Amino acid sequence: MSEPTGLRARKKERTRDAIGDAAVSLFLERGFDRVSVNDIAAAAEISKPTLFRYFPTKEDLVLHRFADHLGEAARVVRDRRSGVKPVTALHRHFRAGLDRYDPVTGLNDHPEVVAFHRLVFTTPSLAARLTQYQLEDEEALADALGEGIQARLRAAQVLAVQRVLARTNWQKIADGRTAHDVHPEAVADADQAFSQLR
Amino acid sequence: MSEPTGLRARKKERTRDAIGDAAVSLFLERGFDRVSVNDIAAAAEISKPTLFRYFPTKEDLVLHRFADHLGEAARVVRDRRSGVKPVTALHRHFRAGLDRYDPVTGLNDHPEVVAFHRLVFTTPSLAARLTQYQLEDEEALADALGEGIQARLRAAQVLAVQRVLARTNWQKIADGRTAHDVHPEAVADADQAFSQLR
DNA sequence: ATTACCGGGTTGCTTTTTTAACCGAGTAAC
DNA sequence: GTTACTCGGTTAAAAAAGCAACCCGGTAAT
Repeated sequence: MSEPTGLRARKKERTRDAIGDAAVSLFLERGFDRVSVNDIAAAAEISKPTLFRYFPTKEDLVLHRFADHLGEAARVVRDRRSGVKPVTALHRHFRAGLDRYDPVTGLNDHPEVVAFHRLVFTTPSLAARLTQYQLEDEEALADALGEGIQARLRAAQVLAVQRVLARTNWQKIADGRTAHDVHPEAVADADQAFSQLR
Repeated sequence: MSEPTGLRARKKERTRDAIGDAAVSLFLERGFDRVSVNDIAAAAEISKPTLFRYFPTKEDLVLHRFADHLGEAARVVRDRRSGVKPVTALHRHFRAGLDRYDPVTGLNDHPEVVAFHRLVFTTPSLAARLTQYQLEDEEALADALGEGIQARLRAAQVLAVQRVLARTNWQKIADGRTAHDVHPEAVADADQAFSQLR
């Protein structure tokens, strides 16, 4: 239905995954700026121009995992069933993310994921680029919420909340606790934060 | 020197192998004419025109393993050290093939290899195409041996000998004996056949 | 100060691959 | 006796990938 998977599309997706995986694994292994794009291209067995056809910048090689969620908040708001308030829809969506330990909620203790988050937050250029993404996400959400300064403000507040919640969760896990252990607190924090948004 | 391994060349080789392997494994599984080229292309995850860019006909999908040895006899003759007679060089080469159980000598009892030979010899269009290859090989060998009818005759006789030896070995193995067990007879047969060529 | 290299990106140009459509022979359905 | 498959094989156009060469800013060596 929604997957008219031709040969071309399949191979492109695989190539993209191969590049992204090779990049992340090299970055985790040696650190962001100890790996050149040439190394990544070689590891993924593609040429440098091809790499940049798939990812606009070196930073995006790390952040595509966030970028793939870009516009998600806006979509959640648009696709909510009638009668459901936007904030409620977003709250439920975030909670569902917590329940399945989605990495974007920060509530995930797989070593790779933890290391990945540390990589992002401790590499200045990555953190910088990440905020760019969040701004785009914010704009999309604002559009979904309506027009004018009101929508903008609410969008900014919602995403700020999500950001704080995710970092809080991640911090607890970085301190050595398990995701399962943190889960109840994470849910409580989310409930509190989202109800204060109303 | 002979391996200017760029990305392009590496991927081409892999694609060729993927097609050949997919084809042979499907043929062994279901029989030559119960497998369409579309099936093979799908299994190898390439398109039909691409398949035919790598292999000119369906038969060649099976016979490329022989085709890869095409011109080998001629090369052996050309590359022999001075003072060595052509027939002697070919004899030694064949014997070396026996010693390492090279599939082209027929002296190999790996199930795949045996099944593969049966496939070739019991499928008329494959057997037919195989003789085409052998004719080409014969011409090349004739050129390496010199000019005129004499060279042609000797080339034909040498290749006929090799063909008979290979089929004899294969037959014994098809009857259930092991390659190791057959080896001494194979060597003896080869010695006798090649000395009669002089 | 110059030179030279290395890093992130880009620009043509060529080669390879996909796609969809087609040909011609065979063959089964009706 | 058409019609409509299927199968081996081909064609033309467009997408994608490779390659080499380049730009630019930084940094090390001389």
